[in-house]
Amino acid sequence: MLEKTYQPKTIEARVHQDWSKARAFEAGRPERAKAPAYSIVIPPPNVTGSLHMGHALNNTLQDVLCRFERMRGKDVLWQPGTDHAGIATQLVVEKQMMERQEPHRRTIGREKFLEKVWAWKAESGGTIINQLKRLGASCDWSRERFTMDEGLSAAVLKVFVDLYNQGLIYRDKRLVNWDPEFQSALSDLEVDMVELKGSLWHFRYPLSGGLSYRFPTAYDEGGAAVAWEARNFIVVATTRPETMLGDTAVAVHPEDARYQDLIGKTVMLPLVGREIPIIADEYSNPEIGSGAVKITPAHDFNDYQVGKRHNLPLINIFDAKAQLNDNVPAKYRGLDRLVARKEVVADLEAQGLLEKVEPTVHAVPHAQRGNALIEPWLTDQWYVNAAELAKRAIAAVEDGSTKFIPKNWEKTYFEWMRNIQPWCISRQLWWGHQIPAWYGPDGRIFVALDEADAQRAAAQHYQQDVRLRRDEDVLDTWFSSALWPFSTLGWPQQTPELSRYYPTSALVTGFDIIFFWVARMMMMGLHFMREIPFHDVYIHALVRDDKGQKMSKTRGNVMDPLGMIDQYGADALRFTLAAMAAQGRDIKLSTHRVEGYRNFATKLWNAARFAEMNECVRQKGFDPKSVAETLNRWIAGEVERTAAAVTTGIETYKFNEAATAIYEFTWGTFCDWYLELAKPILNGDDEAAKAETRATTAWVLDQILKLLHPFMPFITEELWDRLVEVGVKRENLLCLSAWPVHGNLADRAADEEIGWLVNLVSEIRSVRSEMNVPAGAKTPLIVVAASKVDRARAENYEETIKRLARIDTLTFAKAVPPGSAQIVLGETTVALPLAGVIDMGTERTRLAREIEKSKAEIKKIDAKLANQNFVAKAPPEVVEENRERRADFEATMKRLQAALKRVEAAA
RNA sequence: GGGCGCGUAGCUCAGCGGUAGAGCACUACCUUGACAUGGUAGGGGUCACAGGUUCGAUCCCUGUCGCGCCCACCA
Repeated sequence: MLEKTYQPKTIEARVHQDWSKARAFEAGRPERAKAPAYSIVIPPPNVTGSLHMGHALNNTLQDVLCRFERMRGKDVLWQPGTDHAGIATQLVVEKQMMERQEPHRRTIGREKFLEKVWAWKAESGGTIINQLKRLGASCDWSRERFTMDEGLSAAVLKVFVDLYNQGLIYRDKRLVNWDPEFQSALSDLEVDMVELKGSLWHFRYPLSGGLSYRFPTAYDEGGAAVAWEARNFIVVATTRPETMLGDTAVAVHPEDARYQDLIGKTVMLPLVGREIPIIADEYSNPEIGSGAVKITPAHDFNDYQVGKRHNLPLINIFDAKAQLNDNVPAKYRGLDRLVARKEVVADLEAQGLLEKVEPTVHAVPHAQRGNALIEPWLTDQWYVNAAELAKRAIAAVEDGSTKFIPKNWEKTYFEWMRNIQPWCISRQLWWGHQIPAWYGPDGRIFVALDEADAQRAAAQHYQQDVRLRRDEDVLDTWFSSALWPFSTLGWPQQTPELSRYYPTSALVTGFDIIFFWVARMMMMGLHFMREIPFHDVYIHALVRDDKGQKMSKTRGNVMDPLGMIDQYGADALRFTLAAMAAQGRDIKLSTHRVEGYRNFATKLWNAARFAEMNECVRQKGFDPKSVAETLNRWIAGEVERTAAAVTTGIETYKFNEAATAIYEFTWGTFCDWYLELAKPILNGDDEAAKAETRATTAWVLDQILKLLHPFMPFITEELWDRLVEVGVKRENLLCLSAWPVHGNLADRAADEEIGWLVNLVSEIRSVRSEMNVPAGAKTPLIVVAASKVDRARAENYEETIKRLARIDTLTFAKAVPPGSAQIVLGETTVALPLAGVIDMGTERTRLAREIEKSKAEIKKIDAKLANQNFVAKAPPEVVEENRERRADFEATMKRLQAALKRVEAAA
């Protein structure tokens, strides 16, 4: 016997056991060897992570797809695993060491530090996997991978070596985003621009050799200069004064009239005393500031380009901590750049070279992880020629081999891919895949799978044994993630899994990592596998709080999915996320919604309980096509419609539509109507009808459990297990059972009949309520002027009508008794003889209002039909439909008017 | 500056060329043998605004206003 309320906690634990005992989610089940494969690789969460709402959404959707396809008989592989998350993990472990007052990593050295990280991983790295399991993720846990495990590391090495040998990875000295706190390079994507208030300092750079020129100070309306002053300096502006110590030019626009005479001349760089040229370059914008711009090629990305065009020297003035180095005058050496900034401003001001200071708001680059102020810095780093790899990745989306859903994300993808920059892949960290490059004594690079190979190559090159030094750096974490769809399947080995599950069927991810991850998997997959990594890329929204704010720890608005699971059950949370996952809009999550779907689970539980109490037991070989009762024929048709809607919804990634369809059917159709309509039969003495209805109820419940299972796996699996005859065991777990596919269950006559019944009951209830008939009171019902069909229906469903509409006697009559409330239902008028119980004035207003409603509708339709163009141009079926509707309203109105007359006559 | 998206019931959101929906909230009544985490009934909307296309626009197009996000950024 089912308990009165359902207890997610105990159920979830038990169901988990069943699944894992049966190894239900393992790919390659023998009975599915010939079935089509369906595969998804999980976006590997960081080992440092714990499950947040974004994960919950992401994995719920993947799980819906996987469970759906598994039930459709496919051989499903949902490949799980975690990401080593270089920077994040190293930061976490460093922080822990600091808290424990242990020595800094540089003190204990690389090897000891890495031991600590691995120890940490062993201890805490499993957290998120367990949390995914609690959510119900049906991954093949036996295949769990980690981006730094042996196999994946081998894949990384091979990819690096191959790309190097193909010239697609190279070492280059150029400006990078440098994190001075972490002391590592970052890729463009790992840098966020933060709007900050700052100052714009205007400096005067004196012209060399006592040169002076006329600088316009006033203009007429036509823009011609009318006043000038003599100047022996040129004004430049900057938000970063300290960089002036590394200036190597001042640029003016080639067509800027004000500076024509200065082009080719020089200025004496203050504080430094270096003579630097005034150059003409279109980068300079005459509209901004003075129109002259200082050029610091070693510390600004734009200036770097200018420097290249004009062959300017690059003067690097920072060390790795962004403190000033020996390339600046002695007094600034060793100062942090922000301290130096103040000094430089003060010194220039002292020399009378500070023209003015303006407050300004500007975007300042910050590290995504750690939030350090980023400096462009000139270093040697490793780069991937992304533009080359992007070519095929672009083509594959253009030709539709890989599709984005929703499609508009393709535009974002193209935009970025077509403007892609070299990808800086080296990081000055310890935690990660160390770059397989060795340097000879003369700095020559040997890239090889291992040190022995490098040694051999070096020996051959130098004709003697030499000592090689290995590159200290590790690879960007995303480098290994980019290989995830094939590295997890065993590549570079040609494994059976690789040929069976690659390309994967779908990728489900958030838009925030299209560039970081999706784009790079496309590049690497196409390059190394010669095939797309996935057919569909479903991009889902961000989960925000109920006010639309991005959830973040600093805002304190984080909703913890595990807390929600504890409180409402995993099923409720999953259903909420799926039901809200409409394409193209962020999800504003509120607990009210989760609570509502928890109630839905309870509702289902109680419907099952009702079935159990009424001995609605599944019959082997039950065929929904062969049922005889109208009620049962009707519900079979509804099941078919619902199954089709759920199926289409999931197939087209419209999770919300699928979820809504099963929700409405379960609650609105099955519980509210079918079960209520079935009660008289179940309590009646027509044994054949009773048996059929019991069997049908059991069958419908089974269909609900199946259709709902991808969304609510726990409660459905539990009920599946328990809704059986005592002692009879299901042959299969629900998660491995067959997805409902029906055919030709729709029955128009049944639909009409039940539709009529539902209308009748609803109308009576509505009138009773409006006429203030106490909910507990029973009233007689008189059916007037019934057609033969309606009369038969009323007779057939007498018990049902009595029960659902709270009627005591149901009789037929030729005329409406005076003092009745009247309901017009098609050809039939139904009367509730309530004389003395109800106020006939109220009835009169009610009827009058109903008449007005009909009139208004008729008026609207008449306006349409009177329009020649409508009749001529609208599709015939639309015109016909309107005519029919008009006729219906007309008939109803006439009967309502007759009813009103009767009321008035009686009064 | 470029791009994407959103303005529909009090709130959160679906939807869609022809009759405007859900959940929550609200109001009234109801402990009826599945379920009060429930039932029944009800109130509540110029579908942001202005033009256009169309027989017909909440839906398609253009523009305006408001909001959000992404990319690139002028010193």
